[in-house]
Parts: sequence; C-alpha cells; structure tokens
Amino acid sequence: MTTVRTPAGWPVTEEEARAVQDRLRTRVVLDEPGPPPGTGHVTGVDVAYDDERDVVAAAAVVLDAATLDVVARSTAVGRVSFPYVPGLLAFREIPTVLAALDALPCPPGLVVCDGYGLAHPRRFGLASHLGVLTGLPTIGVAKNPFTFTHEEPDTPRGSTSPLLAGREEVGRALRTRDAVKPVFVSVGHRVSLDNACAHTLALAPGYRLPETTRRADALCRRALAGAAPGGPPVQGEYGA
DNA sequence: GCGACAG
DNA sequence: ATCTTGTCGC
Repeated sequence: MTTVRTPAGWPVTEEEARAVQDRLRTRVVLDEPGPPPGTGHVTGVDVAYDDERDVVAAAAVVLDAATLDVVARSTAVGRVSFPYVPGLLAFREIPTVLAALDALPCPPGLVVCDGYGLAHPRRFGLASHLGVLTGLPTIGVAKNPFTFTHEEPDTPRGSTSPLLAGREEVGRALRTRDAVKPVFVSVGHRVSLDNACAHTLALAPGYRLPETTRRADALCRRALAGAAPGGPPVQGEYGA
C-alpha cells in the first residue's frame, strides 16, 4: 500500500474547486466509443473515510472483463483533502484514487467510478475528472439519482430510462436486477453512454452493483480499518 | 431565502 | 460516506 499527500495547489475553497472543474471540463473526450465490453481489463475504484481520524483509503481492483476474475489490486491511504460538498466530490477522492491507480502492476483498462461523470451540475463529475487526469476511459455508476430526474425503467434486468437534467440526457437509469432499484450510469471520458451501460450490465451478473465497485468497496474498507490510527505517516515524520 | 444534493 | 440488529425471503 502507498501513502499520499494532498497535492500542492489543491483547491481549498469551493470557488477554486469550481474554477478547476470549469477549466478541465474542456478536455473531456465524448466522441470515442471506448473498449468493447467483455474484453481486456476493467478496474473499479472506491474510497472509504474516517473523518474523525482524518484518514481516507482508496482501492483499485482490476478484473478480467471476460471472467470478472481479480487480476490485480492496490490500495492507498492519505488525509482528507476536501470536505464533502455535493458537486465537488472529486476533490475529496481523487488524490488517493490516483495513488491507488499508480500502484497497480498492470494497465487498468476501463475505470469504473463510484459516482457520476457527465451527470453533474457542471457536467464534470468524478469520473470525468479522473478520466481527464489519467487519460483513461472512465464511466460513473452511482447508487442515487443525485439532483436528476428519471422515470422508472421496466421491471426486467437490462431496462433503462433516461437520466435527465431538464430535457438533456446526462446519463441512464439502468436496472441490473429484475425489479430492483436501478443504478445510474453516466459517461466519464472516452466512452459512449451505450457502451457504458453495456459494461455496467456485464459487470453486474448477480448483484445490483457492478463487481468492480463491490470489490473496490470491500478492499478500501479493509485498507481503512488497517490504516494507522491518527493517519498515515507524513514525509519527515519518521527518521531518515 | 430555503431545501436538496454523487460519496 | 457513516452510525447500526434483526428480519423477511429466495
């Protein structure tokens, strides 16, 4: 496992963070289909927090997209880099997630984020942000509709309905299990919405949530539990 | 101005 | 996200 420090120049105020989003969102690529489902690697990333101890743990779990077998995994711990503010989630999660991705022994392939991409107040959610910073294809799969509206998808697994910001389709409500609450899929970077939904469905053969986020969620919780009380070591805190 | 709001 | 036991159902 690796430890991270909040990057120099990381936004401190909400105004600064919004300005960063407005600047970076021009670099999102939306006209690529992305990798075909069922091929190559698919990586789930997730983060767990202990705000009391000021510790954050991230995990990245690489799956074989065809078999959903775990190919590789990594974790990283750091200190909380931003408070939770709806619309600014990325600033809370990204430094540690990047460290976990960097620690992987193999290419991540498509990255599946726990949250949103395009479906965001400024159209630049966590998945978009992570995609722009890494250049990797990314998608967002969220458990809640956030501020967006949608109609109930039909009962069978695989049914979808548009996730709407007014009349703009910013994502899709996708039912991954018959008659169970849908997940909310949106595009991050370099992946089409159709493809993002196909990947999500392929990654969720048995549970509501994709295996990528289930695996990453379990791993980052373990990493958080195993992190040193009071937070990870800081450069210079120990000898030499 | 008030409430809602990914994780 | 996190705090938290049992319980109904396949």
